[in-house]
Amino acid sequence: MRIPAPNNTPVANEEVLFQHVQFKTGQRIHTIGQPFEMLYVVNSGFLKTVMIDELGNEQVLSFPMKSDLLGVDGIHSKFHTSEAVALSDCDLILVPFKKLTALGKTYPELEHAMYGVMSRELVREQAMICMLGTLSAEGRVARFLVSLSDRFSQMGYSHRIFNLRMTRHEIGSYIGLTLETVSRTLSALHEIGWISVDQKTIEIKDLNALRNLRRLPTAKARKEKKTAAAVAAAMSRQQQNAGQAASL
Amino acid sequence: MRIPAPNNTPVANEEVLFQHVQFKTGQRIHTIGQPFEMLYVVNSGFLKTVMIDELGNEQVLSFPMKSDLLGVDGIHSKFHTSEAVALSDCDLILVPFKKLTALGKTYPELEHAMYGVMSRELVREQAMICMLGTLSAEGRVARFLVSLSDRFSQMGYSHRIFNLRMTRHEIGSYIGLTLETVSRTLSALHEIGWISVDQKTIEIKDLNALRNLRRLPTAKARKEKKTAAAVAAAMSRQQQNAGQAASL
DNA sequence: CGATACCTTGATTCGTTTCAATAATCGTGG
DNA sequence: CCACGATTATTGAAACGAATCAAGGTATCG
Repeated sequence: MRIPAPNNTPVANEEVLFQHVQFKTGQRIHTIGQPFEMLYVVNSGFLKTVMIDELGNEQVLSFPMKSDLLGVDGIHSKFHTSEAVALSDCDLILVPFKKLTALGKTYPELEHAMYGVMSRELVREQAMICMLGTLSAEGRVARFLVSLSDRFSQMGYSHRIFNLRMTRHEIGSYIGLTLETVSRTLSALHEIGWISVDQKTIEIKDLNALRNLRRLPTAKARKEKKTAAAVAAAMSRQQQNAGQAASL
Repeated sequence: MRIPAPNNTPVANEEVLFQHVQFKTGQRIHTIGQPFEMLYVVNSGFLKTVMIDELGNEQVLSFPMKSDLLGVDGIHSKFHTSEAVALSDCDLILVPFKKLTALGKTYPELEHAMYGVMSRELVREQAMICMLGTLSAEGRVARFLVSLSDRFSQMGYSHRIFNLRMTRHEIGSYIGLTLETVSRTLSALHEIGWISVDQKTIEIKDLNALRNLRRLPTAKARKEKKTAAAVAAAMSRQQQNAGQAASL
């Protein structure tokens, strides 16, 4: 859940108004069942949010990073229904919800921004539901990579090369696959030359191909063609008349 | 997205403040790309909301009914990203967003209620993501039925017997399955006696079993045991130490 | 440096989709 | 009112994709 970078809003001096807190890798920002009091804006670092189902299985819901908003799930019931964990050392801005709503009265733009942020998160989750409901394993992994690329790019980092801060298991949980399938799919995308994978380092080589990906040729079909390059060429031909993919 | 029934809020006379509109079965309330101006509260009737992906496939996102809120997806980008279709004749309350935010300033409770509603919808969608990421076909269908049962019950209707207003295809789209799998799963649940299915009429016979369902015995295993009753008994034994299932 | 967590890859199994054929239901107009 | 076509639902058989089981390899952290 991204919020606008501090700009010309009436509360641009939020660094003064709101306290910061640091969390170390592995620390929990809030836990399931904990009373809701604060929202948190990520100032730096990487996190995950997870739900725990009846059997104790973790399900990853999001990977918040700089300028994303945390803790909104607690507004409704006054208790958090998910937990947030730091995947790296983090610096978070504390936003007491009471204070926020109070400020909203004097600064209508702030209130409006909150509606916007929550609405956007709703739309993002809808896209997620759509993906989980319709896409194959390859499509999910591809969209996940594209989404990361877009977000890193928005943060001013390279959209071509980046490090995954999460494990294959966490990725799989996020996009509804097993860690083995994630690993295999990354290898397949590597094999056809759309990305390059070295452990947690990802290099995107053909972002458009990833954006438009619906289904990959089978491993058997790939072996029949001799070179990865030939397959890649065939794929891009096949995809020329595919519409612009919706962003994750 | 349910909103509180009109009670002692300062805007309890919403019937006066806000206009009603009727929609006939099949009519669209709003379409994708349409400029956002209004929210809609369902006063009566049943609807579906859908996204259309790049290839023109419909994906069902929700089945709003009485007291649910429609159109929130448009707040963020000022355009609707989904469309809402009436599955039966409907009566909707029009809520111009401008008017709502204006009223929010004089009635802080209203503004707070909006945050609550949006937060709840966020949590609901998270549960949906969790379901799509982890549950088998049987689990999904079971949760879908439980969810409908709960909602009908909240609306004062029977939680035991109700009519599905949507097709198997729409159900499948909603929970990420093909219509054939939905049909087969309903038949299987019927066979073991947890529900009774006759076309669109569903009778829930064992709500708790449905709530706790994770996986059904295979059709082969079911045939080995002679009677459906024996299987049902085995299943409930197997489920006695399952925790309370989270509601959809 | 050793222990542990994480990743890759292969073989096999299992569940869901796909394809296909039949049946039931609904709405509509003769 | 019934016949008609169209939509919706059921069921079976086969194909496919992802999960599971299993083993070996590689990074990471104390």
